Amino acid sequence: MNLNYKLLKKEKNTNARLGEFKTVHGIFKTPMFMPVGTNATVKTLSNDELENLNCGIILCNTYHLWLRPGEDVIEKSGGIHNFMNYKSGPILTDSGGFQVFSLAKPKDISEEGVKFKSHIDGQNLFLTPEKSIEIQNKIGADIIMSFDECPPYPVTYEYMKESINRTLRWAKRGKLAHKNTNNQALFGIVQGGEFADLREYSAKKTVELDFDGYSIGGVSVGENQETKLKMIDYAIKFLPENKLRYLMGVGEPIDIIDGVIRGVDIFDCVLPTRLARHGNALTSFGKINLKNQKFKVDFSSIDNLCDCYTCKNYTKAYIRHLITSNESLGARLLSIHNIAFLNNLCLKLQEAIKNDNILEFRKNFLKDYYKRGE
RNA sequence: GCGGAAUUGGUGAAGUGGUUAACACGGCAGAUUGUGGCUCUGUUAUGCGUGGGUUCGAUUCCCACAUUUCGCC
Repeated sequence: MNLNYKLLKKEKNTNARLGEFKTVHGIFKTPMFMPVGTNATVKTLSNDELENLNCGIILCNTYHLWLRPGEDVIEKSGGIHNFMNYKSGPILTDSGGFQVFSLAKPKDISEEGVKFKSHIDGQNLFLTPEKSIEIQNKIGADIIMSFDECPPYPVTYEYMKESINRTLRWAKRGKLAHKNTNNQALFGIVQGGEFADLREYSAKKTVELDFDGYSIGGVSVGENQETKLKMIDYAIKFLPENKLRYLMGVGEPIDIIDGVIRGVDIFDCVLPTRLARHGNALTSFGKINLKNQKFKVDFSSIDNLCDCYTCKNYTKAYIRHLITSNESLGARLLSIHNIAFLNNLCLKLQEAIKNDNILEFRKNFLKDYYKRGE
């Protein structure tokens, strides 16, 4: 067995951990945030821009690439890195499991797999654990994910139990189907909603199947903050220390901090890029909406504590103008800043772990972040 | 100079003799967490050119004026 993850240090007062993950396309340090590049592009950004942001790893989506351009096209091009000409770091593909949550109806989920209607042309599609892994093998990302069901919230205990058992069977099938075991790590996914015993059961059984890393799914699907943190706690204590832990779909700064404190290593989220396209910026002093009139003649940078390309070169007033004029450069500059913001947050968390002062960091961060009363 | 038509919010415009003047854009604000969707939600004219009149009541009918516009001399 080939261990990709190396635990470098544990923080003294919490479960936070510093580590690194090795792939054939490079090593990234954790905790780390992954920007989402659904369609083999982090929306609006060029590879140069991604490289300058020092993204440890980015995420692409199996479902979308399966539909367009098709996994065979990507395989023929020499794999996702070649296809994108993205050489600066590792890539992870999501399995398409989340689309069960967002596109399919409960009645379309069977033991065999999930029936989808293509969002592009409405045609009927069928995705199975084997098919998902086969597509991911062809796409060729460094980390690939088991095909799971991410049930909506809330759902009954009975349904969740049925769902996690099915997800476990799918995980087993997917693992058997996985061919590129030498250069593609395969991760298992823990579900179980807000039910402590189901999270424990799902975690233990998934770990028994022995994956290269583990992720916690089914979080940030509409539950409150307290429940969200419990979901993490319930699952994470049953995950082995020598494997990477990935909290799926989480990207609010506070959630990243609280996840890291609980022992999470990596996160992914559309938040920074979606917020950017909608004209919002994450700053040290809270989230701001650049469309607000108060920025019309504000010639300062988005965040005076940020040294990203956008903050070094552009003013709020100009970016506001771009956003209100629907110019794509606005979304691009804000995407650069928002990703830089989360990446910097992760670097600061890494420092805090080294210095054993992560709780103090959290306190100071929140004091500034909520100062503006957003 | 004569005759006709028009005049509704920032814009384009619906509309009715009777409580809250449609809709769209724009403006203002909010949402956004394993991305279908630069998307979604809320809000935005105490007033319908001005002054009179008719009427229980007029943005809606009548008159005058102003402005715009079309045609004719």
